[in-house]
Amino acid sequence: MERRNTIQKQLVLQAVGELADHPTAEEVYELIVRDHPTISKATVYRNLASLSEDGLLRHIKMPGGADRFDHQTFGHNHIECTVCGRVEDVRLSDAAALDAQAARETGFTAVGHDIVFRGVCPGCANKRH
Amino acid sequence: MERRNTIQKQLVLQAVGELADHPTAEEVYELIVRDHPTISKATVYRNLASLSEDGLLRHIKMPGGADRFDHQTFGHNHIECTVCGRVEDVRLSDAAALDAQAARETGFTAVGHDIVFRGVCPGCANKRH
DNA sequence: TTTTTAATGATATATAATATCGTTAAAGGA
DNA sequence: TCCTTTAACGATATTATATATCATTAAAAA
Repeated sequence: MERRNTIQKQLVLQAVGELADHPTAEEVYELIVRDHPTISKATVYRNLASLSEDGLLRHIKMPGGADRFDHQTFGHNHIECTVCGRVEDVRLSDAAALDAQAARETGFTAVGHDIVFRGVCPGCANKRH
Repeated sequence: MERRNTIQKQLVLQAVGELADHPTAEEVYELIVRDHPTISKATVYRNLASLSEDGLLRHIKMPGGADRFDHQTFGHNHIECTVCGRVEDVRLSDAAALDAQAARETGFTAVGHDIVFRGVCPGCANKRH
């Protein structure tokens, strides 16, 4: 099962890097289609999935919304503004310890987690006085 | 905006309590429709939402799957088996401290979080030898 | 009992993502 | 360089989950 390095795959990887701010599949498609009007949305979804599998992107599963993709693949979490919807990085000191605790508590093995914080970003907090 | 106590709402609340194990909206509907074949799926969704708003149920947003509902509303988290799909409770000692840390890190206010652990439950781990 | 209107059932629509399928082009060998 | 193989493509259909619309029904209060 070889893996081919298509120009579409390169475009998807580059687009996530350019957008940087945790774009959705839709946003990645919108950027690419400007210069490459023949690209298919299915191709964007497929490449986001395969690049994430291969560890070149990180797939962020957003509860209650479209999934997002991160060009930075390691060791951080995310916080979403409930007002404007923007997603920022959060660096937690002991996020990994949570998995160990959950494993101990439940007897589950191979434990990981998806965590997304929600709150109001400083910009939106100010706009409300 | 009064809130009416309909029999459908009672049925939904009771069904989540009976199922106990974090049912999806679909599963709640399936249980109720056996004895009340005229209930609408939209009504189940609406009541799950309104009961969650009112604090009588907890709405668990599952990343990458149908949302689930919990009759137990306070202070615990959840872990999903990646093999069989069942969802169990996890009790973490310091889950609230995470929010404070995220708030300090980012400057966001009113911070909460959605966290779902994933792993392999003891039953499924055994089946694989 | 009558009035008010929140909630209902039926259905249409929205959103996100995956599946299907005939065609195209990437990669390796001749 | 030119074949051959088949992963990946573009177009589109389908699935899954959830919400919106709207005429009708039934809770709650007068």
